[in-house]
Amino acid sequence: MTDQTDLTDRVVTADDVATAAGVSRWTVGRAFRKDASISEKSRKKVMSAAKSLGYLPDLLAASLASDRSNLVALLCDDFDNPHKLLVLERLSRVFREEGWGTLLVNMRDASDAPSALLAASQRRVDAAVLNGTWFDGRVMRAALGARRVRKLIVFARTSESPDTISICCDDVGALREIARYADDRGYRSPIFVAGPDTHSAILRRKETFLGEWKARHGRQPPCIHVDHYSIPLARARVREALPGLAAARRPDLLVCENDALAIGAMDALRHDLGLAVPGDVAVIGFDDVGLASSPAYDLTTWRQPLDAMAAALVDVLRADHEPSGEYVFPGELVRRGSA
Amino acid sequence: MTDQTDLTDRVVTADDVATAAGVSRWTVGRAFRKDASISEKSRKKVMSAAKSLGYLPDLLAASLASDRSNLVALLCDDFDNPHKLLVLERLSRVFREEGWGTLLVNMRDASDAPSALLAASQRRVDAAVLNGTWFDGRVMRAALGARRVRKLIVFARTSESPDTISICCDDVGALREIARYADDRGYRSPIFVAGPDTHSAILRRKETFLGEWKARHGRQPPCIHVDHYSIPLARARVREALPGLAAARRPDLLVCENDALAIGAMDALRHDLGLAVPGDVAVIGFDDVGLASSPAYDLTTWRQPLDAMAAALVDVLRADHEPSGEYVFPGELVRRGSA
DNA sequence: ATTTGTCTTGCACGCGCGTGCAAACCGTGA
DNA sequence: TCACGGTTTGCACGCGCGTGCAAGACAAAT
Repeated sequence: MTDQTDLTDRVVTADDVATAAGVSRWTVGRAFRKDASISEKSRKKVMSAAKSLGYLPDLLAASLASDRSNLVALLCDDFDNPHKLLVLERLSRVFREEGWGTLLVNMRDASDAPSALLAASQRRVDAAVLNGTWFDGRVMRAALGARRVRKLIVFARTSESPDTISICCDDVGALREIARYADDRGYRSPIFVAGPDTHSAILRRKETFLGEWKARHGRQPPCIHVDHYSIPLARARVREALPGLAAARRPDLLVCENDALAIGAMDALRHDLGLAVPGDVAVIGFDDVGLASSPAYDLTTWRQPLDAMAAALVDVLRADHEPSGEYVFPGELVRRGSA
Repeated sequence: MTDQTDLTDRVVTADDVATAAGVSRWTVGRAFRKDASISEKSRKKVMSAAKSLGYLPDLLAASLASDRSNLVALLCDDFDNPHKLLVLERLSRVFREEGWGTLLVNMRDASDAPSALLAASQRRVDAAVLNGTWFDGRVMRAALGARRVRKLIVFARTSESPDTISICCDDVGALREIARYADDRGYRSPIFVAGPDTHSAILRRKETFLGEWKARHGRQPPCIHVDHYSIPLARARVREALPGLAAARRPDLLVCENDALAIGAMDALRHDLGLAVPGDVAVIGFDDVGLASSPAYDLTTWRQPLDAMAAALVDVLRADHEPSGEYVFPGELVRRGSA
């Protein structure tokens, strides 16, 4: 700040460190690359010179030169869902631990996804991780056109495109077990509360539950559809939908595609419809967001194996070939008071 | 994918577009810069060639050449707080609208902040926005050493360093009004629930409320301190703290530094201590997170003017000089059922 | 036809660093 | 002493684009 305002406020570069340490610029670079072949002596020289000058390598220039940016784009939508915070925290943390920067791209809606991906590709991200409701692997690939994102990974969602990597929870196993649990606990007239119908592959939770229940009881439960994974929206939809259905037969259980829907449903049941949870209607969610364990909701739900999923993501990102296919991890039922 | 594997999978560069359009590389660049002087005719030629080739400028190279990365680092901690999701969504959205990329840097804790800032500086971010509990402008500046981040902005927090820009809510005005409201509503023995004592400037909410109450009633209300802005932690602390205080005189109101604390406090009151809210004890929060409007909490709180704050942030980031000082915006009391 | 002013285009140079190779170095054994 | 293998260092070149300026194009004015 109070330095002389001569050329001193130029940013320190590898050349400066090189002259200070009495080596070449390239030796400075090697000192900062852990795999490089460099003698212990000169690495020490370089490092002490770098420290005294306050030098750190410029990752922008490094990216340009090496064609590897060490940047991962994280494309997100659905910020109403509290589960998103868990994912953002976890992924940004493990990325940083691995030395990758996180480029957060906010996708407003479905139509925005391709443009979001292009925005990421312009920064030469090494990989793009899609964590959102609205996307379609094929559309994404098409949008890329001549540009390239080395890896395209769908996180916490399945993807129907075979050339896209997907890391997700075993929805099928989870909803089979939820159906079994509901059956065992004696519930007989469930309703499934589903999120937006985006693409076929996303419907696995709904289809699995409906199919499993039908296999057990010969009839398929009804559904309530909510346009976004939003707590207030789910509340409104359940408030509207339930009285109509209740005329025929009131449900004794709402199985919800995720916790955001479940929490909204509970709000509607208790505060709009005057029903007790779980006394009149039980509720099961999916995700195990922080709120699910709060006493106000005490939600029985499915815990996504975020640890395992994040670890798998790191493995996929580290691999230098492009792996493909689906990486599926089991979760576990968290039994609480709501069902 | 099924293309011939000749040199075709090289990424399209401005030179390719230039030869395709029959102009020079620099004209291509100009076509993509909106302020550039270029004839409408050649811009059209360039754009159609670019479109057919799938060309988009490489922002990495542009950053290196222009010394402007159009990247904003967003340094965050405190991911337990649901308010963080609002901020992340809003900032990443407006940044994208302005053409800036968002580099999300997850700060694990206070000691991690300087290193997080350095990580950002290595990518030549044009600005770093600090949105967290744990930081100290002076420490940050010191950590930077010879490196430079052009702008250092503290968002939704005050900063004691005079050379740091701060964009925040008018905490003083807010807590004065909250105190007045509490007084008017007839509450007489409030307790203030405070977050971690990091730096003096952060304590404004607490100090303002305590001071204002003392001015009105001659005595300073007691405090409960919580180490993180976390709902379960706040619940645990209130559960422990309240019975002890209640022996002397049970509070009739908990004024909480933010909604995370308020929600945790309500959980403790209702579910651990068997007290009714607001019947036995009222609760006031701060932030107006989504949950505050849920019927389960129905929390009276202070709405931070996120629109205005985000707009101010954009203005500050757009300015080519380095503005400084504090940009303070009023919020508004949201009256709900909890107090 | 010439000049003048304005708009448009082309270009040398550099941003800071990595790649791949060649040169220099070092120690060892013959 | 010399040759030889392995290790360490230096360097030409390029990554893709922006900056600043000079040259060119063009129209209006003389």
